[in-house]
Amino acid sequence: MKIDPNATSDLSAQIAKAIRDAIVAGQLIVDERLPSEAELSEQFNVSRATVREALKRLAAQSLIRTQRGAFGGAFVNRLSFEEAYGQQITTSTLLISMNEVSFETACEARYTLERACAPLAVDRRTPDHLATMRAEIVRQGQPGLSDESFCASDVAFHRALVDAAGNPVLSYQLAGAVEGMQPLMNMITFTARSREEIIRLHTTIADAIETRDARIAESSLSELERYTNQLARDVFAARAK
Amino acid sequence: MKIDPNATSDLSAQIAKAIRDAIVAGQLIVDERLPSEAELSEQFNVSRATVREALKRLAAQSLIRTQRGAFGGAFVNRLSFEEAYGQQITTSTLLISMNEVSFETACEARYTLERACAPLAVDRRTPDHLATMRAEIVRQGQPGLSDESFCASDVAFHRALVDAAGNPVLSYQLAGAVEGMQPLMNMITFTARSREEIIRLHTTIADAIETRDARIAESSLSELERYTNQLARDVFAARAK
DNA sequence: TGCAAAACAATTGTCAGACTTTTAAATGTC
DNA sequence: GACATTTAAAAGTCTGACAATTGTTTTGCA
Repeated sequence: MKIDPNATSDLSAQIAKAIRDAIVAGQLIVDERLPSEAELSEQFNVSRATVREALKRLAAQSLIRTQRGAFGGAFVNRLSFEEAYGQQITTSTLLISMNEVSFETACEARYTLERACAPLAVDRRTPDHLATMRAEIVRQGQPGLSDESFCASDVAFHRALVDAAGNPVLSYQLAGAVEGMQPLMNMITFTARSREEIIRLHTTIADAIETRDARIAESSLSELERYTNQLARDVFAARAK
Repeated sequence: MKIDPNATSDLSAQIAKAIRDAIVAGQLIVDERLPSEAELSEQFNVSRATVREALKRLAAQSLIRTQRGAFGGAFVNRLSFEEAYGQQITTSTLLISMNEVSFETACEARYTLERACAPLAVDRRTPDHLATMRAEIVRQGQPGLSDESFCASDVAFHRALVDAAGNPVLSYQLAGAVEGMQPLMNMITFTARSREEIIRLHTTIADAIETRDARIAESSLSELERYTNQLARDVFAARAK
């Protein structure tokens, strides 16, 4: 691992890159301990503060974890699905909120991906997945539920649908698409009438997953996409006045 | 923005979280300048070094950028699709390589998502997308192409297919699924015979996209998935001996 | 006056060294 | 052998300094 002292970028960024590359290339394996900060500062010929900044960069990406005390240090972290979900969601949320992505575009991405899960979910759903979906539907029907809680339950329902596909890589990829939409969804006011319609469609979807009818699951998802878009258009139109 | 001095985690992590939350919540908007490091260290009542570590964490997630000199400082960064792609790919690649994800699982996720793009791609593909796909097919047929270059071209072909769907959010989500597979794909040795078959399927896919036949595009992608899995199984079987 | 060069000021980047806190291992004691 | 104490290694934090960078302002000269 070497750094270029003539490069324009910060030393800490260069050091972080060198270590990151070593991890990605497999030269540093999971749970392997990196040299101590003092040793690294000698190796790279920089101060300890600079090394620390580099390590914080890597920690922010969950590439390493640090432990204090004797025999502590920085260790290559096994990137768990949970951590990866979290990063995906943060990134997706920011990407959508900062780039004037239209509601329709984000919605299309989300439902396109969800429909793709339907055939797998139909095959592999467990009673657990079905129970989660049913429970969220019940919650959505509770009177007095705030719009925000309704959205959160909606997300939970759709995540259960995605998880039912039984493919963790797929679940990871879709976490961003489903959860990243939430801020946009939160802009919608869900009336009693619209909740009723959404619950109806959720029920149709859950039924289709239960009876293993992928065709109906997909078409219901399409209908839900259309309906969600309609609601959003109404909100924006009302707000424009 | 406040931090809890009694919390167990590092101060720099807490400060980073406080600022990150403010950005996600929209309290700090794009291109807004954060207080200088000196000011932040006063606000949070910590040393400048600690503030700097917090800022490096945020920089690692592309949430801020820093500029030196007078009127420089840390600015809230507009997360571009390009940057988000890059992060997605790094995370996906590591997730797959560190978690003993089977070839089949990763492959299934990838092709499931790609098939989902087919109907949109059929509608919206431009001559540009078609040209890219054709060009990559030609490259794949070139004799003397290394396995690695073949894989890279394969990725380029599939990215063109995804981009043809004309939904940047979708492209972003799929970047990880397509590129994250590459290390696994690189483990396969592509014989002349298998290349020929892959090129045949790629051609069928490109034709289907051109003639706007979503059904054939999807079924060809399924066939490609099966074939890729077969190749992987053969490799692993041969290696086991 | 007009303009180029120089000085200035604000800010991040880097360094050196000290001290604090945490933690596991080694050692000692009963 | 079990438990308390000591020790050493490491990350975490702080302080103060200086270097490098970069707009702005001032100065000096034609």
